[in-house]
Amino acid sequence: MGRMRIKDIAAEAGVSPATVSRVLNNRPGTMSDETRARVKAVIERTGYQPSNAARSLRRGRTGAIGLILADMCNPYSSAMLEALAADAGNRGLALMTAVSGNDAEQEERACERLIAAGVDGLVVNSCRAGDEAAASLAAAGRLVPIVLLDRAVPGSGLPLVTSDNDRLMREMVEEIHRRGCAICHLLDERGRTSAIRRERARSFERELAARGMTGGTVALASPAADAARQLEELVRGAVSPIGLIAVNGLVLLRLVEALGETDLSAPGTLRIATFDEYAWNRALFGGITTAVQDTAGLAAAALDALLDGRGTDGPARTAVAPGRVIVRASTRGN
Amino acid sequence: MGRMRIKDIAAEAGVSPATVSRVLNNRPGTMSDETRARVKAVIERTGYQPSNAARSLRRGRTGAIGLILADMCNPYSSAMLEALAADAGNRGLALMTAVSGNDAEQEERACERLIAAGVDGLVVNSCRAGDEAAASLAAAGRLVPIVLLDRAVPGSGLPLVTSDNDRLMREMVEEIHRRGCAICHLLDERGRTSAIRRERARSFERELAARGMTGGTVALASPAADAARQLEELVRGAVSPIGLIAVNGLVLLRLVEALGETDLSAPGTLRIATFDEYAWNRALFGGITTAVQDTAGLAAAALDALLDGRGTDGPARTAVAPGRVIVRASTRGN
DNA sequence: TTGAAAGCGCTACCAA
DNA sequence: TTGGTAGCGCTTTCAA
Repeated sequence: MGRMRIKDIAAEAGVSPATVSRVLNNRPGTMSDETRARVKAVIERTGYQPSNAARSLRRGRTGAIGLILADMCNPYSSAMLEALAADAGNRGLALMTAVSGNDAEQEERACERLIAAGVDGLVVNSCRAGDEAAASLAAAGRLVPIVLLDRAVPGSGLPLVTSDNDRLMREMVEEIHRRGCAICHLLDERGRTSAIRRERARSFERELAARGMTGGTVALASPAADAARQLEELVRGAVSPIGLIAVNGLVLLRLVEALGETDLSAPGTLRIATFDEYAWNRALFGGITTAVQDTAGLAAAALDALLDGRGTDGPARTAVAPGRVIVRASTRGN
Repeated sequence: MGRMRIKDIAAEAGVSPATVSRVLNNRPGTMSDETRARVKAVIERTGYQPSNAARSLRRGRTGAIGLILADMCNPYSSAMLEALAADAGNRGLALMTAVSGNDAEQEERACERLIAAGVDGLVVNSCRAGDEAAASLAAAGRLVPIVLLDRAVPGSGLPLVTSDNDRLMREMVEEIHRRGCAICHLLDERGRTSAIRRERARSFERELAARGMTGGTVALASPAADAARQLEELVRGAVSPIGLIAVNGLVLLRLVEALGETDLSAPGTLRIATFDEYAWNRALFGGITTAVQDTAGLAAAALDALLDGRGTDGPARTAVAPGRVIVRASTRGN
């Protein structure tokens, strides 16, 4: 038995294609229960599946949404993919995925490809910044609804879905302060600055000041040996433990590499906390205190924004999912 | 300017829709260069994009391929997603992703959903086993070409794309043997056994025997404290260092957790190696010797199998990408 | 409550 | 080398 068409089902059930279509689309109260039952039986028996291509053509939408991830090394990306795939599946949407590898040009191409493929909406964890990028994204956003994930692109006018970084940062600084640190540093990447890392840095400095603590934002040097010297410098002559917060999973990785070349450790001289829950966070230093994002909440917010946004043409809103800080041995002290 | 149709382009260029279609699809040598140029100019100028839905309906294929991943915690999954997304993008294919979370029922549903969505092929990193699963996958394979990734499903008759686990295991045992270990254990998960883990265990024992080494396959106990005791037992009274190979990234994670509760370390009493390259492998123990899979090669092989397989209806073949072992401090000794 | 029929936008066959 | 046109499978309006 080859692929069936709707007219085959119609013939089999002794009705017209229109009636079969009404059954398939659950148009209620538009036909007799008897007819509906007969059609349903035939559909069931034959295992008929409507052609998605034909539906898409006729309805003008595909039921697919696109996802552009910046970086698969980042645990955040894996977690968001998992959450979005699950949520999209439950809503009957297909998820088309692309990975930009933190390359602006690849991101733009992926954007074009997904729109050409006919996605009904786009979730973008953008690696782009600047006016040109904002314009390009805004233009794409005129073709199809777009929601930015985690990283804002100022000037694009696109809605953003993100965690409450202010609150997460406050809780982390609070935890480190509570454990007896008077000094705390935020470890950032050297080079490319992203909107989200800047936002975290601002929150950090505000929280530091609010508690009368000292320290600041530090760009971690790049070869591990250099970073090791940098860290030794930071703790030189410290009388109380020093707090270190990694601004993301990548920086934490570099921190661990660097610490391997020193005698420093947590929770000895150091109190370490980080953003991004990674499987290894449970194992390193007996467990690293971590700010975890509410990926399921973020995924739901992103899809809601995409689907609801269809009607609402108001100003771009920012949706926020709270997240929480998991306290582990790396800040608890011995 | 709303969405354009092919007939608008045709009118604009003063040709027929058929000619525009021929230009769009690069049918070479079927029209004068002059006509082609004129049509191209109009397409360029208007920014016309053909409707993918209409193409799909007409051509009978969608240009999308489905990917079902078992587990986003596994670095293997992230790496393969990245490689497949890149390769599919280069071939002009869209990638529809689903995650089963190692749940057989979810995997089956994802399979149905993707087929209903009209994918032209399916790459499945299956978490299923047994006759029922094999039958279900074989049935799906009759609807659309399917390639299994990494994990075989015996009885399904579906082609498999995998790394050369034999060779990787041989190189790892060789490395550990060369570093003075007479005893080596393969650390496996307790519980669910997968075809690939069994295959690695077989290779391991063969290589052990070939070198007159002792040791064997050990299921790592589950709470970290139990695992810690288990490991202490394994090295009790050892005179030369003990080799440990983690059968996958998850087991390595548990091993690291367990070691945190002991005095053991690598490359001291232990020589540790693992499958699956994870960012952390570079940092832990000063670097962990790792068998990395050739994800780009695997991705290419999977897509080739999917697209070529269309014609070839021969017996299910297994495609192999070699991979390689990266030697790091955890086996090199001091 | 049901059916007939007009397309959605494109491709490919056949004719010129 | 080019154009006319049927039809991919479905939804939806209009008519019965």
